[in-house]
Amino acid sequence: MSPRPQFDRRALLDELSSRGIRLTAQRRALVEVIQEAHQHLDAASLLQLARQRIPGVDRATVYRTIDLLKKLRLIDELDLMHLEGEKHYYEASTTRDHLHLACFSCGRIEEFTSPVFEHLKAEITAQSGFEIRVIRLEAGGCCRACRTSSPTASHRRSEPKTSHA
Amino acid sequence: MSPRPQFDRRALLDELSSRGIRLTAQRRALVEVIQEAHQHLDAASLLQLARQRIPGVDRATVYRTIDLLKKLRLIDELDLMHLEGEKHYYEASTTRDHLHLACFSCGRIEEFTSPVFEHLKAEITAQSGFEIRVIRLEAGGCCRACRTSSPTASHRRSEPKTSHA
DNA sequence: TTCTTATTGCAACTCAGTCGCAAATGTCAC
DNA sequence: GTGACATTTGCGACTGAGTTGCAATAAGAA
Repeated sequence: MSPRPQFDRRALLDELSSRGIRLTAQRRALVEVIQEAHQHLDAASLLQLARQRIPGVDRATVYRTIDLLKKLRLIDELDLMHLEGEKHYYEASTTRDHLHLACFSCGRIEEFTSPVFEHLKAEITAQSGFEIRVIRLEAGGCCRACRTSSPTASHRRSEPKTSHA
Repeated sequence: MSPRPQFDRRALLDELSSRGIRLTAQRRALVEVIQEAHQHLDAASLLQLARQRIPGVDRATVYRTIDLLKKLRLIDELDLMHLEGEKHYYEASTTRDHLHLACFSCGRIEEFTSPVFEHLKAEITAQSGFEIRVIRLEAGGCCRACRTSSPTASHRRSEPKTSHA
């Protein structure tokens, strides 16, 4: 779907080895898949793509690697407003926090960053004394394209995982 | 756990009937439970509390009611950084968006609001043309109390759902 | 009270994610 | 290169949140 804008992303493999993490073929494959992804990938897609490189990779390995990378803060986990189901999505962590806008109408994900966001983070810490380690800002709604192209039929896609009238 | 600060919250029952939603005993019970909650409740707790009022309530009804209220924008769904498991938490929607700070150390949830947050929302819409319908800002880290009381042993609670070294 | 339609409870299901364990493999010292 | 050993993998069985179709029930309007 939406191509990713270019924030700086870490060279995950380098980070791993420099931190003394054992580099298995599976991890290498997974990390490469994440790094080269043009969209946000969920665990299932990650598995599928990793299997194109190493056919036997197991689901459990994918989840364990995700946990590892999350713990090392090399990837970020996203919900993307649960646009489809309860799964999580992943992206290589960036030098600058950014937020995600999920369009309920077309399903596209937009990324957005702003000094105001940084300002808000600073204010949180200053006022509440809370030390932020991970932050996640997501919004759901209707993107510009959908608003202008079909001003009436805005919400074809169902709300964040909702079914009835 | 953490008592909730007083943002204005809607009178959910009034909203429901004024919108012509059929008021069943189950919905009434669930709505009251949500409204009177002192913490953020997940579906299982919601079920348990509703059963104290109406013994036979079913899980499915809870989920269907949650969907309904979400769709009507009367409640907000939170992940609370997946502090424990993948479940979701709910709160009656407030007049003003606020963010949630989840302490990995003690598990407490802090709520926070700021004009800067409003400013950020305005900027998002102005710059990207995205019409925000739901917004969710959550952060995980270490709260002031945990930072000052035990500056070394900060992260007793595991990271957002992570298991191994 | 009756009628119609929405809602409920039930039970079976889906699907993401987890876990224990034996076999395989990366890394380091030699 | 070779061997030793801790770590990681694949497997399979499991958990737990959330969903769905359907017959029985109850709300609300007439």
